[in-house]
Amino acid sequence: MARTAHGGRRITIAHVAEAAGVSRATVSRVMNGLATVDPEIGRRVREAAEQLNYSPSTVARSLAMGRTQTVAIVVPDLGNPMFQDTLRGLSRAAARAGYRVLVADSAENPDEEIILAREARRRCDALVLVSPRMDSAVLGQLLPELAPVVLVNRESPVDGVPSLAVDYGAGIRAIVSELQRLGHRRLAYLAGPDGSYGNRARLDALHHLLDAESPEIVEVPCGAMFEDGYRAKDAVLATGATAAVCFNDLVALGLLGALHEAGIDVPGRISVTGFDGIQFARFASPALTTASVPQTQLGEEAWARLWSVLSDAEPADDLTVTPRLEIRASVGPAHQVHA
Amino acid sequence: MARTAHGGRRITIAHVAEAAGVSRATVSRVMNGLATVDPEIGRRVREAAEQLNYSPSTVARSLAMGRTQTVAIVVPDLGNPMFQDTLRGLSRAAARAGYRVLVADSAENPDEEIILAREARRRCDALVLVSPRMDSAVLGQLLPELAPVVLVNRESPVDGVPSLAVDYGAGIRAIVSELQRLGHRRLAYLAGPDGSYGNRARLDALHHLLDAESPEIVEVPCGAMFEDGYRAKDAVLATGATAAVCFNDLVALGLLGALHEAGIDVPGRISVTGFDGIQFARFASPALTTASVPQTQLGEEAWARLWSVLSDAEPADDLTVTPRLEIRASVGPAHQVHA
DNA sequence: TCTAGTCTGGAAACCGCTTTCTAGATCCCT
DNA sequence: AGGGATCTAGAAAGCGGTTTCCAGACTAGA
Repeated sequence: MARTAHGGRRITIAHVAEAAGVSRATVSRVMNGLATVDPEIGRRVREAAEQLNYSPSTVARSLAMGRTQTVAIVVPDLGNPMFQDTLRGLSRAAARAGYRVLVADSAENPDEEIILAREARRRCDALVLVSPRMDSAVLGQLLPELAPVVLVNRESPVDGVPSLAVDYGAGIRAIVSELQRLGHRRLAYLAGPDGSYGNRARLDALHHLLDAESPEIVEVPCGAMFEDGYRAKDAVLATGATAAVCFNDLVALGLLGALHEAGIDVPGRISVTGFDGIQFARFASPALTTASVPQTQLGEEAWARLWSVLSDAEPADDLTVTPRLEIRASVGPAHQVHA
Repeated sequence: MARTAHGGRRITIAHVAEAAGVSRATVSRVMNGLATVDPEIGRRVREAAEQLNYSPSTVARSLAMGRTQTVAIVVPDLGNPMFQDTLRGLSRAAARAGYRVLVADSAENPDEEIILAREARRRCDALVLVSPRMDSAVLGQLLPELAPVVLVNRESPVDGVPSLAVDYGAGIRAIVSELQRLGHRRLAYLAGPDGSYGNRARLDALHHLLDAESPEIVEVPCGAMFEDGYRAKDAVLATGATAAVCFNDLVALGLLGALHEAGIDVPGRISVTGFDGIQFARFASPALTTASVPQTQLGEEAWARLWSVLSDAEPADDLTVTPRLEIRASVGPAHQVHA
């Protein structure tokens, strides 16, 4: 807790009250601009506060008022650009309302995630849970005790929990349709982590391409990181596909790097697409075609949901954002395969 | 604040005390594993707590004990990969000690920064200030009232404030020396933002290259973001330099993108170097040569400094980390300029 | 058996603020 | 001028824990 610079005890409301010759209640009123206090007294109090360099203890305030003006966010990995953007959106939106944000990083560990969520929630007024990795049954159990909570990038197994989803299917369909237009007949899908909700959604979409003209899909196990994409190069080439649809931008950039090193022309020999629309996709060489998810907006929307609960307002509807296809230089007409 | 799921009042220590037929003091002792409490009573208390699904209020606890088990970090921009890494390092290190992290994003605004720092500090036990943008006089005034505080990526104008610095000079010298080795005689320096401490440090190093053989430096005003590097392409080419030394990796990646689009060979026609060693540098095409700053480690070290103050331990020494030169494909022998 | 010493657990003060309740002062209208 | 309505500011009761202090029980030694 804050002490004065000189190691003295913290200046409390009582000191100010004494200095101004009024009661603590009055100081509190003045500090909160509450009720009508005699202007002269108000002046005296403000002066005393200024003089003593008083600033009220947020902790005591929180205890007395029963709210902390703080919300928590739990993410699986602070190192992931996606979550960073969500955090940024949330943080800035919350700041505008005078709220602060507590972060917790579960390091992709589902057990840790449960503990952190509980723990973080207890310190705060509300919680944002981003892409929780825990399984559905556990999540369903946990959510009620965490309320108010909003879920980002995952469906809620129970009712009454606002959630913000991404329409991965739509993103994938947009990508495939563009590749199809360019004449690609055989696509490699670089799959994400096995348990991942997002990966499942993408696979579902790929397996349900209705069009009879739809390209053939070859699944290549991969992962979610740079390194995974980088290492997948040979497996991708071995499929004979003319385009690689990657689980996300990180994987795509990794693949791009490996292809570049191997001197393989993109998109001449093979087209590459990502997913997420991270900042870096635009500046890759060649610039990466991707389905862009407005992650920052997701953070802002998460705040909006929390705020409406915190202020007893009408709860905003659930939102499913549709990724926007960003066509860039990493895709081109299908290369003729010499069978 | 947490309520029970059913909208009832929060379960407090008093409820548990009553249920177990003991005093609140005893419950507190049991919950904290304190002193010697009769095992039978301990069992009863734990059972009651379990039964009622009791969890102590962190806020009340903080008020009573005078510490929040929370530290704050103020960064200029949560969107910047450098700060993200620092945050991540701090967060994970703090978590190991049971501490949580509050984040605040000043949006590069020095005035906002001051307010945020004060505000964040009051809610927490300590503060990390990363790359503060405020000017030195203001910083000097502010620091004492923020203590315990540690400064990352900036020197303290006052004594007694632990700070973690990056030896930008050494990084720049390593880069230049490598370029010199490759025969470059004329380098363009894509400068960072004007007020930036980091930019000043880099410039100082560039202007004090002792070696008589040192290459000539041409300064190109630029900035700190992708876009800045992207836009600087023509200005860089106009200098006739055979290598571009960029303020940071973002700028370098932007420049790389623009050069790639223009069909200009890197490093054949011009070499490009970055600074910072962000994750993406490795996977750019061509992979970016950079002076890598272990930002995550900086976050961890910041925690170590805070912790030693919080636990009254011997304060750790200030640390200056030296960037490690990562030589990658974006640099090569100097291209012969036809004067 | 009596007394000094040790333990256990409860009562109560405390952390620093908010907010209800209330007494007294002020105001207004008849 | 009198009496109710209105307003101001203080006293005190929380908020939910921790911790000091102390009384009573129990142990042990002479």
